[in-house]
Amino acid sequence: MGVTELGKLIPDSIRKTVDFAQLSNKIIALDAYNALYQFLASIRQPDGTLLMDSRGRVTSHLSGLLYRTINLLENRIWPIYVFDGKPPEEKTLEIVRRRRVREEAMDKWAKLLEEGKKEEARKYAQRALFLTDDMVNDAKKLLSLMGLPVVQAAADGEAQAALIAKENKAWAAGSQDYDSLLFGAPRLVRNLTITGRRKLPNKDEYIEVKPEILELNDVLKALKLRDRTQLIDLAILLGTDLNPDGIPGIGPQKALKLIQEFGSLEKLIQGPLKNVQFSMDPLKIRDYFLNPPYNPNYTIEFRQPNEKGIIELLVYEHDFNEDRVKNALERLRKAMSRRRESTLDSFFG
DNA sequence: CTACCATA
DNA sequence: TATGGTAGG
Repeated sequence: MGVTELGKLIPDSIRKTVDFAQLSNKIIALDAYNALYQFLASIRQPDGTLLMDSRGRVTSHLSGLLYRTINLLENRIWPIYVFDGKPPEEKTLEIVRRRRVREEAMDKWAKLLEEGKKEEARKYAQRALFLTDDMVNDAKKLLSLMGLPVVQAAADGEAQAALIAKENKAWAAGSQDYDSLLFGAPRLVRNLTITGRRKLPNKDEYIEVKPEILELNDVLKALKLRDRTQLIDLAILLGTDLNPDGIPGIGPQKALKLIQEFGSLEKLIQGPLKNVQFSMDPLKIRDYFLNPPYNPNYTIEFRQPNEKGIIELLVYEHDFNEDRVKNALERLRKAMSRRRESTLDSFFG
């Protein structure tokens, strides 16, 4: 999702790879849906089946959330999870399109499973991602019980996270997507995982993956763009959630050249793109990225975890193994008790 | 994705 | 102690 094409234009030279230690004492506003979808894509059995409790309710996302978050906290990285609100009306088309893609993937998955083609089935299972209200509510509940701030976005979680970072309430926005840069996050952290090793899709090869920091200013400079508006205009040519297809026949290099030469969408619409049909008024899309819905009513508070509540939720309600959870709680308690000493320097660096 | 255990 | 394979729910 998001503006994946934009990534192809961002050179490695401005991607600062770091260790977890270098993110120590930083607050990061994480796109919760982005994380949850990642967990749903990867925490599966070899045939693609998700982890579920005895009542058939999905738990993969809770497992991922629990362990990854504890790893962050043990490295004194302080996450704020930002959840999507109501999607803007303009996104309806894209939501419908994604539902269709998911349903097709589901069918394909079931078919391949019947044929006994496990590995191939898994690929389609990973595209058949869906988050139900129950799953989202469980995730929010778990995070709250862990003592972590949960922020409800007005609409786009990425937008809310970007603005939290822009206001210096967080040091960076965290997501795999690049949208938060369009929404004005001064800094984006990607690959916020612990493992370091990641399997290459469709191959039995592994590559090293480290957290990666991108500065908005570096991106603008590297692409020779004047300001964020030009970056947004570029993204619109490539395709965003509001115009998923971008402009047929215009790839990353050509789009960049057009923005550099003509300076703005307005000029392009009057000039070389005169006859292009946009699925939605591109200037409206731009305005959405410049002025997204935002919820100013949120608090950022880190508290000691409610251990009984977590056991109630994970062990009694969702059939997690009690020893494993208690082990995790031990780590969580220690990590959270170190919060006070690093409160004051969190906004700087 | 990550924890955990088997193996060297 | 480090790595690889696999279960987790």
